Amino acid sequence: MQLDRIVNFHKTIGDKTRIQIIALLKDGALHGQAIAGKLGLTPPTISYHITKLREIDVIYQRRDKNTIYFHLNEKKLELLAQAIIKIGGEKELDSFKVDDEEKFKVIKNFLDANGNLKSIPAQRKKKLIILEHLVKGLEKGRTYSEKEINEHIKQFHDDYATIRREFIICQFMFRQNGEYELNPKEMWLI
Amino acid sequence: MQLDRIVNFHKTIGDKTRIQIIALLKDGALHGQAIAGKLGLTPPTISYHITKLREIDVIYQRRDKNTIYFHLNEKKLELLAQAIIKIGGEKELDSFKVDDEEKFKVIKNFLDANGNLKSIPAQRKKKLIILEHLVKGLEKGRTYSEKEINEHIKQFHDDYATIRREFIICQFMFRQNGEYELNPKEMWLI
DNA sequence: CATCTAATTAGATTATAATCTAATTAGATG
DNA sequence: CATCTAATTAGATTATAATCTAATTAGATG
Repeated sequence: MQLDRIVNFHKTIGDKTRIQIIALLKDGALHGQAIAGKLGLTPPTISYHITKLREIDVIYQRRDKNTIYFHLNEKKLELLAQAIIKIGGEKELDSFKVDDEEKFKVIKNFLDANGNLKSIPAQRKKKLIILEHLVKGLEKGRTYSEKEINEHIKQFHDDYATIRREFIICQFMFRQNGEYELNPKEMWLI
Repeated sequence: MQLDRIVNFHKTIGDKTRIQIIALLKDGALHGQAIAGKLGLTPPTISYHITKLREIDVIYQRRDKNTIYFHLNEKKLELLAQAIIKIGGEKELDSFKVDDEEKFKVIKNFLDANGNLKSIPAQRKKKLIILEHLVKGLEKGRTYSEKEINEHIKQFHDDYATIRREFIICQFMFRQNGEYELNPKEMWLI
């Protein structure tokens, strides 16, 4: 979905009167004067808001005699509401989605029998799998000193400086005033 | 969730710059000047928008030295985005959710051996089950003349006028310039 | 086709919001 | 503690939006 469509949806829906109209129409169609009455506004004001809601396609109408009934298009509403959740992100992530079997193979190849890291993978995908593995022993939500991180990494590899840096670059951890902490976003569900 | 919270969420998110910030932060945290650079705006403008986004709780921050990194709270974003879908409606609907066994019993009680309706249930819940049953033979999406509807109802009961009116009142059908049509919302999933 | 009903449009008013430049503040560091 | 960096706030400007009253339009009906 294109950006402007999403912006417009939220701009339109970001108004108390219009959300009230949506809530009213969830219980069934109503005509303009009924809405005006329930909300304590004049018919022209309702016309104005209905036009905006129709522009983003969440309202349609049926006429019966002189009265026009406005209906909510719940399907559309739902679709548009969820668009913001899906926007951006995913840039290249998909191509990095990886199943457990593949992870297992990479870990087996790069660790020796004692669990020591033989080398740091050059290929990004493999590197991420290894970093995820190395980070597993750390506790979520607590902060670590740089020294503690170094000690942790040394269990696997001597070059703790490089790996510590990779933790930050690849966003497995973040640093805050010299303290280290696991990224709580668990976004590396590669 | 209370109305104002939802209004405010959409009002805040209904701005091109702010949606762009959200999209940027999906790929990981950034600091203010980086965002300003990418969007071609000045740092004060970014501050202004970040404040708004923080107010609705979709952004949090971590400082490292002089630089403050802004992070997206995707969980919150998702939660808030979906609130509009759940607002209102459901008024009493839940209490009318009914399983097939119950439907079967009601239909058995109110129809005779030939499938004729013995009487129109007074209890709303039972009435809805019966109306749903009566409406089953009609085709979705096509329009019927009043006469056709009457004929259809007469298969079950003589008092077609009352039942036709109930179809409209209970929103199984709607009327448009004297034509009748099934409500496409299939909202009577009682 | 005159008249009624309900909706819409026009035009004005007032409130709200986005952006900038310039000034200030918060925190880190030699 | 002086200085640097990055963020924030103040104040002004300009654009946008919500609402009303009065006028107009669309469609139905005797």
